[in-house]
Amino acid sequence: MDGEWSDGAAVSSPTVSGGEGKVGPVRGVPADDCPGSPVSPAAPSTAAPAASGRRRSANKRVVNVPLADVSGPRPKGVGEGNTPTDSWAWRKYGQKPIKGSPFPRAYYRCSSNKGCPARKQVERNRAEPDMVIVTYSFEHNHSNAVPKAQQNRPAPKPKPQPAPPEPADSLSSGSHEVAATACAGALATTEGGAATAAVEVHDDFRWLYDGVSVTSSTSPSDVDAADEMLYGTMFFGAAQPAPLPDEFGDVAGLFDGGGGEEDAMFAGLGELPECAMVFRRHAGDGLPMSGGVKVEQPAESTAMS
DNA sequence: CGCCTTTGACCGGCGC
DNA sequence: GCGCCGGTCAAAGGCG
Repeated sequence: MDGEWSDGAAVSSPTVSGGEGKVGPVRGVPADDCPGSPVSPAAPSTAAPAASGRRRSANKRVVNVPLADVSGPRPKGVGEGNTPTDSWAWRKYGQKPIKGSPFPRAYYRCSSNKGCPARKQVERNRAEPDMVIVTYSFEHNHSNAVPKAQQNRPAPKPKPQPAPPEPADSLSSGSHEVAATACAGALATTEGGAATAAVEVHDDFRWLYDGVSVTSSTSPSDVDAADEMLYGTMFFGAAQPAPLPDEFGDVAGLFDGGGGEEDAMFAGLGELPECAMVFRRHAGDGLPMSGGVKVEQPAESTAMS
């Protein structure tokens, strides 16, 4: 895995038996928790998180997001656990340096619900330092209702923040946050999965920044503008305010009618519906992903569907 | 008081 | 069969 992060190669082997099974008595995600998860519309693989094996989750959704998008003002010690803009609460449970990448990979679990199998991995795009790769595994087995985490901890109120040395950070923070917030809000209203992608990422990368100095090759302001535009388009334009249930799958259906290949691709995306829209837009419009988010299907769906 | 973050170690899967 | 790498757990510390 060296220079493959920029594209489909981002995912290891989706075809692998996915699983997560864990090893000990209480280890890992209780596959039983989301067997019939209401959130898993189709995608049996999604519903079956891992039943065996701890490596290579069966269903992964890789999202490539501009660092600017994720660069958010993160309260110091507060991790993704409390993402003000996100309807889900994430708890970091590990971080590891990846072989081919100079950037470490962080592992997060959904702390909103005790048995929620939802997980996500965040790492910086080795090929494009300005991009971060967020890999989502499994869906939440609960609605996006404000998790206890948020109930108990109303919001991390991003304190003044130590302000990292990254200029891009501060720059993108403001506008992006707004966008993200709006995004999250809109999404949260309908379904939270999607918001997670864009928003979460936003927070996740604090550590990424810390680890490496961002060489904002992309003009923050540029991205920012683009970002807002994107969000505006996807959330207020393309996004359907339809009273979606909690099922992301339904959301995925929104992508239908787009394009054959992409269609299937997004169909496979349980989460990140909104974002997916953007992706699709980009692809369809032939717009460069600069400033946009990119979803990469683990071949699982791409090649398989 | 409770939750989250961080670091190290262990386990298991996958590839050769 | 062995080695490598990824992924997850567990413990301690810190903060809200």
